Amino acid sequence: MQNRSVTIKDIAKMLNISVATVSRALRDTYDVNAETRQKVLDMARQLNYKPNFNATGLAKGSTHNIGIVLPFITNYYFSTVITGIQEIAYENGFNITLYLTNDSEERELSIIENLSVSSLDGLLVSTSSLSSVHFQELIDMGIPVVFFDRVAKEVVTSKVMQDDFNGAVEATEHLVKNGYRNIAHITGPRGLILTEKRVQGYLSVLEKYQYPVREEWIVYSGFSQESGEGDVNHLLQSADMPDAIFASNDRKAVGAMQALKKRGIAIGSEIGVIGFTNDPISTIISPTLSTIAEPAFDIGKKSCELLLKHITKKNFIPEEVILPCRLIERESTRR
Amino acid sequence: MQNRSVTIKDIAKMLNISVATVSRALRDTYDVNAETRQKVLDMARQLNYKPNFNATGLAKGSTHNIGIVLPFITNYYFSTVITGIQEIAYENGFNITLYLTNDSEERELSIIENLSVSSLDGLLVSTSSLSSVHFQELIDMGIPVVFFDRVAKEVVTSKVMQDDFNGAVEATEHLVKNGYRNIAHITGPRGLILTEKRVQGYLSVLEKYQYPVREEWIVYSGFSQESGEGDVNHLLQSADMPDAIFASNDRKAVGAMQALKKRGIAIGSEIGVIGFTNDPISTIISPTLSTIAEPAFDIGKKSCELLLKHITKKNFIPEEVILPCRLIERESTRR
DNA sequence: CTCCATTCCGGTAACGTTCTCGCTATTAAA
DNA sequence: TTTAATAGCGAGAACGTTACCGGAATGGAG
Repeated sequence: MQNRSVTIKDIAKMLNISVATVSRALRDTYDVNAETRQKVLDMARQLNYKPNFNATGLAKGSTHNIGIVLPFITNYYFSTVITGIQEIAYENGFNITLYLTNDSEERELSIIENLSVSSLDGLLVSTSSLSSVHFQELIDMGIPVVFFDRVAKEVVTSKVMQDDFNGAVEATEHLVKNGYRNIAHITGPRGLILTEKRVQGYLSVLEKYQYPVREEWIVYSGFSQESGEGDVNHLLQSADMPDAIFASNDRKAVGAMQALKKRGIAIGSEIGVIGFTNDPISTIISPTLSTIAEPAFDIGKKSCELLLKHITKKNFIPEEVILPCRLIERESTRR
Repeated sequence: MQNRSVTIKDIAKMLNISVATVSRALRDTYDVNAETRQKVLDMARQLNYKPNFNATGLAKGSTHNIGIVLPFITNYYFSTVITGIQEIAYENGFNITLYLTNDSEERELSIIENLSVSSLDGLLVSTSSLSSVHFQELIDMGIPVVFFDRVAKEVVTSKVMQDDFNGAVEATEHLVKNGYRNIAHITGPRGLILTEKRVQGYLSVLEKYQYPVREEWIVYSGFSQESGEGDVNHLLQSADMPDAIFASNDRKAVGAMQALKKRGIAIGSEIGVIGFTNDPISTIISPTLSTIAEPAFDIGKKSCELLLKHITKKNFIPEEVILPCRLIERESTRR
């Protein structure tokens, strides 16, 4: 093993001073002469010294590491959130380690079970499970957790999400204003706050305009394109067809559009479609897809900022941040 | 600080045995009685013991951590590769920490400079810079590096990539067989192996069929949708227009298609378009996009497997793995 | 000239784990 | 029965860093 890297001992030996002084010099300037501090820094650079995070972690009880737990990264929303997280983490000298649950409750549990809590300063999570005791346990053990997007209701900690309720209101109201009257909503699984809020927003608009509300026009399923297709096929079997579809997700909306196209139904003129996310595909598909833009990047940044506050200030009071969405009108809702 | 977590000392104290025995019992079964081993495991579970990776890392000189360095994750290819990496890492009890370079050479350098090499067992990288001395330094320091996709020519280590040459051959030949004769190629930046190989594959087919080769029909630029649009606008200014476009990337192909649509040029019948990647958008855009499917997930898995071999076997002989691509015919190349 | 406060530095014990070595039983061989 | 081998365990150092505390040197006030 020739790859023994240089340590503060080496620096100390070189300068004939103690490791304690070197350690102080490298961090804060407390109790150390400006001149010796400079000598230490110079020598550190010269020897190409890199701090050993394991040792620091052991001694200080804190690492430069935060974990991200989320369902997957192969979609626009999550990959953009991560990019935002990474931006803030990088600026503050934190590393991020990634845990993918594949949207499986089991796997999420197993990940949390086997987490080396001692090598993590905090956790950013978008959960895939309805229960949240495993996260509560983490918090009780003293490691801060911040939720984003798919948040856990019961846990008291900081949470960051888009304004799902008002986003849904805007989407539905946009359909109303464009002359659609029989509006269906295809959405994610029950139990998710995100799902509930969007349904509430949708219903509130129907109520406001005294438009028809039908049980069978609210379809709960997954977030994938396939489920969007399935949902529409299901909807079109009902006796009275809706003339507009609000999908809780652009991928679902795309699936819906594909299903409509297959049946020769004209999107826009016959049935309006609006999505949620502002995934780039919404500008690529034809007709282009109206949608509610989510501030994914900012959600990532904000989540990370909050987590860092939890980490640095021991008794930081949890904040729930709701970032606004924005309606983007395109062709799919034009009559 | 009430969050002192349980250590092997606690287990040892509970069972009235030494920490050394506990340590051995928790790992291999070497030098420890089956019965005591069981008692230790039971007690560990009962106390909810989680190993401290920092301590392990310090003592063993190895962490359970591998780093991934890549340009970004907000596209289908890279996010899928990461998912593959993560799969293998998870199976083997490794964590992955993510470093995004934003496709900036500067940032990549800064990341490598500040890397805490001691907290990393190995590195998986898709580089954004033409030079590669910084990676060579890492390898010299004894930390294994495996390249994927955007590999560094000069560094001797394991590399995993798709078969860019033959993929390009298949794409070009597919255009030839569908009756296109004047075939242009819009591709990524010069200097990338991946770019070079695809150009070579493209040229080899033109040569084979003795089809026209024009300097101005090979356009080097970026990988984005915008650059695809720009490339086509540039191409259409040339005196003799091509009747087919081979794009080195689906996003570029989409940009190209958008540009063609804007000019009212019929895709397929007038100008054929084929991409590379098999991004899901290729089935969503209309007409659907023919493309060369890359084995992104398998590239991730294979890269990680190789890295783990480098990590465990000190003198593992580097392997260069080339995974096959696959032609997918869709509407954009149908006359 | 004495005394005290301040500045700066060093020694040393932690942090949680693994590793090396040596010791004690126990078993097998003679 | 004696001896050698082996299985199982413990003591203590080490990994690189930080935290705590004590002490030497310096300067200024009296």
